[in-house]
Amino acid sequence: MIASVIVDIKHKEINQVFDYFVPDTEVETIKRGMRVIVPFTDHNIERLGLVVELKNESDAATKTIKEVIDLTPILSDEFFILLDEMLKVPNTLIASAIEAMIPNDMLMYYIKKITLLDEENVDTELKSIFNTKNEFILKKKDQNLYPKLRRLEEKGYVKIETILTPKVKKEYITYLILKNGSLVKTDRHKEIVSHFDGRYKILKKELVEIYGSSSIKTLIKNGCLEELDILKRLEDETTERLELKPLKDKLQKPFNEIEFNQFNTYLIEGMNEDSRTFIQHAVRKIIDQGQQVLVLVPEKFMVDHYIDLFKEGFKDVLVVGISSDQTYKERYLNQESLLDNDARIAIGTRLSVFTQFKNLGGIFILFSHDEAYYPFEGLYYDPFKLLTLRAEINQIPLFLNTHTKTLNDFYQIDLGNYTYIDLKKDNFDTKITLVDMKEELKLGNTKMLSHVLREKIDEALTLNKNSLLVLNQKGLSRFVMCRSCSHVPKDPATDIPLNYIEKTGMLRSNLTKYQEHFTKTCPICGKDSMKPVGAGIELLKTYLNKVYPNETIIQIDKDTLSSKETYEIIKNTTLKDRKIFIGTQMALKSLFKDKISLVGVLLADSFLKLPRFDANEVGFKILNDAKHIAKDDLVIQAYDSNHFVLSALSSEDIFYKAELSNRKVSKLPPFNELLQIRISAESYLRVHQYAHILKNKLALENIQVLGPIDATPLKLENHYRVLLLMKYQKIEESVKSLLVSTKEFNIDINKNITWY
DNA sequence: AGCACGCCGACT
DNA sequence: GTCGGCGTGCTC
Repeated sequence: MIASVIVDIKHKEINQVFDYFVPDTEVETIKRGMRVIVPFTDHNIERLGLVVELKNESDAATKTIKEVIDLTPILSDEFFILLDEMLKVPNTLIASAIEAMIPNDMLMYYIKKITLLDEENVDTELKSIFNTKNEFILKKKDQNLYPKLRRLEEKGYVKIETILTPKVKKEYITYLILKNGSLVKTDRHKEIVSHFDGRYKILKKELVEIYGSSSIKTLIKNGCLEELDILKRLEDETTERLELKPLKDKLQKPFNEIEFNQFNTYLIEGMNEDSRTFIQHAVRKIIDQGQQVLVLVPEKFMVDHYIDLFKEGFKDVLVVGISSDQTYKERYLNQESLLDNDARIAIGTRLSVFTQFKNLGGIFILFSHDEAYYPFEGLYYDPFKLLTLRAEINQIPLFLNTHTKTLNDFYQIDLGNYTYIDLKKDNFDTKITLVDMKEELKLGNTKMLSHVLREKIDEALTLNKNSLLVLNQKGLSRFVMCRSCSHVPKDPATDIPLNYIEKTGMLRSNLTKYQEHFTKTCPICGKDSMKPVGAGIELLKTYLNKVYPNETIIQIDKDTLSSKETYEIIKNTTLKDRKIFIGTQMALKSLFKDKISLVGVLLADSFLKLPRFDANEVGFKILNDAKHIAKDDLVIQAYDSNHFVLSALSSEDIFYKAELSNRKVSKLPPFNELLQIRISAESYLRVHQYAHILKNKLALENIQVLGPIDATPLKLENHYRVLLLMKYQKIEESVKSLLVSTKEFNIDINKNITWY
């Protein structure tokens, strides 16, 4: 029997299966999804592998599996379907995809242990690194010693071993059980035995504390007591069951129509009291069926908040969080309790799409419009696709909850793929004010805050209420805009704002070859008022400190605060809080709901004119985030105050329809998928030639390709780089094979379309 | 020659 | 990720 194995080496040259003979003793027991240890390379180094297929014949197999680690598969069929989905993205490293799916206590790492055999022939300096047992564990910082040690090994002076170690040390709690009480002789021992008083087991720690370790040791030795190791588990702190607020009459009907035991996607639009009760009832129903619930939130800092919230509403069940902030051990404990069905609610960020459950009964994605669900670096996967697959496989409902549906949501509802549950509030009482900054300029106000916003902030302060001022993230790709007529130079072919490259003083398109020189003079109104956009949050802080020297000003962004700190700030914020918050769009992430009186969006243009194909939708989402959390007032300051998206805030359907038809014409998502390809090589000419060849080959596969264009920067680490943009419905294997690196040309791919 | 370093190709 | 094999360049 042959096993096809993926080895845990994340490298494009090893991105394939390797066939091994299955030892006769394991033929009956080995299954797909089990971990194995296999010999690898000439030296037969031991590596951890995962069995992905079992078959009867192979031309390639030459070596035999050394050891099968697991008794049962650690990845079920469900996860192999997810794996297939992840591998649809070209050049995805199989080992990385598997690593993301495997519970982290099943992962291993490798250490090198060096033993000193011959002290005579090793110089004193080197000798000093060994401990008293003449052993030494090679650390990252000691890598430079390795070649020397290898030479010493050849001569037989030292021994080098590579040891596979689990990443998580499982923790056991030791209990003592009374084996044979009649064996005791001394009074003290009798006392210990009587301490059991009918109980089956007692914590060893407890007994040692009272009677000391030596007498306990003796009792174990003469067979009176016996040790019992039990895997440490999460403490179950659950109490009585709380009755939920009853569903309002108008929520009854949509609730009753939910099919809890089959797959369907429900889009709940509206994040308010109604949607909260609705979701709580759905969660309750799933728990009462004896099943488990997975809840996804977009940001790490939200995990704790929702754990608290769910713990409050469901006091009778165990709620666990899944976050990369947790230690391996914490995650392991949570995972174990989910596998035992002890924990019923799991709350996590996108990495929790791979969490294993005993009996998953429903998936909830909160703030489902949020961009943060998509990985922007490292391994790419689409959490929505993966969770849809999981829901389908398990025949359970998938709930999306958002305050504003996305373009894709709108499209899917239209296609009939989503069941739409409208819980939006009809009476919306936040006052929205649009400020035309061109007018402010005419009035001689060159400051960051308009008159209107200043007044609103003052008003909030006198009422002891808080405000939040939002600016776009610093360092994001910048564009230029005329301060007097709000003209933005755009790529004539794609209508996407041109990037301002400060170094060269050029304006460049992201997607096509187009570029032009930056000039201060506006081609439309002729005034010398063209300026790069992208003022910093620091500038705003300095300015506010000057204007409001006696007020508390708090900065909220990912760079300055950890997720715990962010959560603490949000938790302790109340509407009646005389404070001014400033932050990036991060601060608009909606946990601030009902906690902020006034939201001011400064330079909304920078949110609306991002150099991306979905700039309008991203801008629309951000403004809706702001609308969602602003309790009393929302002030939007923009130079281009007639921007399509600004008007869309009050006429959403028009926005969806117009934007969707644009996307259809331009063959953009949700009608097509996009993929950026970056080709790099030492020769500029060759890399361009190759890009054209690749483009033609892809055209033969019926894939539309835009480009090539030069990447920014064009030359990096002695390699010239160009970009292609692919529009496609589906990627066949033949296409994937075109997108692999060769000796001369390196190919990277990006599903997020963020390269320029 | 001996050693240090860096690059390349292969791995079932 | 890790090895050997190779080339290069430095030093005794």
